[in-house]
Amino acid sequence: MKKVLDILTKSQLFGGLPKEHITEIEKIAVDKHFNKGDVIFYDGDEGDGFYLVIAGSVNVYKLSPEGKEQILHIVKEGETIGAVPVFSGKSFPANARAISKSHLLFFDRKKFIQLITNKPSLTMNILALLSMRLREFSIQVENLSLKEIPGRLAAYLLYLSQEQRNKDLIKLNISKMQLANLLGTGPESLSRALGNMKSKKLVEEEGAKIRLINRGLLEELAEKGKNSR
Amino acid sequence: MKKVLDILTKSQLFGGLPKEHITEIEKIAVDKHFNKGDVIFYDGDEGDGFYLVIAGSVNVYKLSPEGKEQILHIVKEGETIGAVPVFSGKSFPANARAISKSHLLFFDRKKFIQLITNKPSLTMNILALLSMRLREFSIQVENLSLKEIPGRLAAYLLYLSQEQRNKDLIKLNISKMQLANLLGTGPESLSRALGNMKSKKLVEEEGAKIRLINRGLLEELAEKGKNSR
DNA sequence: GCATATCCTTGACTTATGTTAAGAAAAAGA
DNA sequence: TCTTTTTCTTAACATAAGTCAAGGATATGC
Repeated sequence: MKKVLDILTKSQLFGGLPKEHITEIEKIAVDKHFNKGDVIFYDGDEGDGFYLVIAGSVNVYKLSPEGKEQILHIVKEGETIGAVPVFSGKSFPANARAISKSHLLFFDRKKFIQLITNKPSLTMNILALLSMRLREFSIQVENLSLKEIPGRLAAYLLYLSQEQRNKDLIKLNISKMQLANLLGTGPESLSRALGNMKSKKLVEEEGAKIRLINRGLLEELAEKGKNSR
Repeated sequence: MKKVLDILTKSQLFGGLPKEHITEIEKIAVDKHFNKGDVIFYDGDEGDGFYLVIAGSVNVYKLSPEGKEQILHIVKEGETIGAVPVFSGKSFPANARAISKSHLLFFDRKKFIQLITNKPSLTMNILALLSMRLREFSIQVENLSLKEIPGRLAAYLLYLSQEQRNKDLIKLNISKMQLANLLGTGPESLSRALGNMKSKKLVEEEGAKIRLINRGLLEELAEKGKNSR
């Protein structure tokens, strides 16, 4: 099990800061533990601070009145959730739920803002963090609006492969139902899209893992938008 | 015609700063003028600075290989575009194009970063600005994924009304084709959705304006997600 | 280790939206 | 003002994906 300080040091938020700053930062943090399925906050709740994931993982998601779920972000070790209300001073813009037993650090808004006022490199880290999220959002909107489900799935598989040292045999880090909710669809459509890829020999399923057999065609599928036949 | 300083003072980015800071800031800015239809930057271009709109308006959008356009953001007077690469240090995550004759100020990345290092309130403004954009993105993803086109249209009309002092007779600030591209569809589907609203007596068209006749039902339509019949 | 619940897949069917096409309306240019 | 181009609307048709249902696989709890 990794040490908390180790994770903070490697996080995008605190990376590159002097050790003494990080220990100082850690002092204002409060430990929070969640079990699989626990809600961390709800869309619309007042946000008086943000969280950094030390262990486990968390889904940030929107919910329709009919109960359909759209995942905005799957947050892993070293990443943060709930930063938006810290700086824009309103409520959380989405729900967050632990998808495994998770250990988070909670940072109080006021204390954190006091901290950053005289730490320019921390400020630059936050700006970079928020900007990266904006970049990811613009990709998600592009995927949802301009790609069909097979294209979104292909893009996700290639992304996963890249994340896992460009291996061809990749491990799905989330359940298929969750993947469906991330891609903006339901389990049936995902199942069909994946089945189609298998029958076209683009991928193979090996137990809980997926093998990419034809990267070229996958990339083509991931790139192309709606209506090209 | 409003003065540049006036717009800077009222902008989210520079609002609340002391006058002398704003004049100092204006010195590093460079005037840029664009005609209707001019591209300001392309998705993937290196970003060495950002823009603030002084007059006119600008679309930030993604393009599919087949040419379909998804608008991410319609940027008006006092708002900024292209801030992401300033802080995350990569390329622009989308395209930007002037949709009317526009006057922008360009801020060089390096000069701007030097400026913020010793201006905490400017930094807080930027953090608030980026957070607001994240909030807007999460709404856009929700709309695209969890709502059908009539629901997205209803939500947009209500948003427009709110922006125009809650009047019932609202002015579409963009062409219908652009509105279609903002809502993630094409002109035909938009036309049908609007026609449907008219036949159900939710709205009326009066020349270039739209009158909201039944806010209650519009709100219901805007709230409800897919598949509730 | 068995029972139970959840997840996943497959098939038949429905539907919202995309597509194509053509004419009407509006805007832009001469 | 007249012409030309672009935008918008309407209709008929095609299709990707949602919905419903049921069986099989997998995981979870006792």
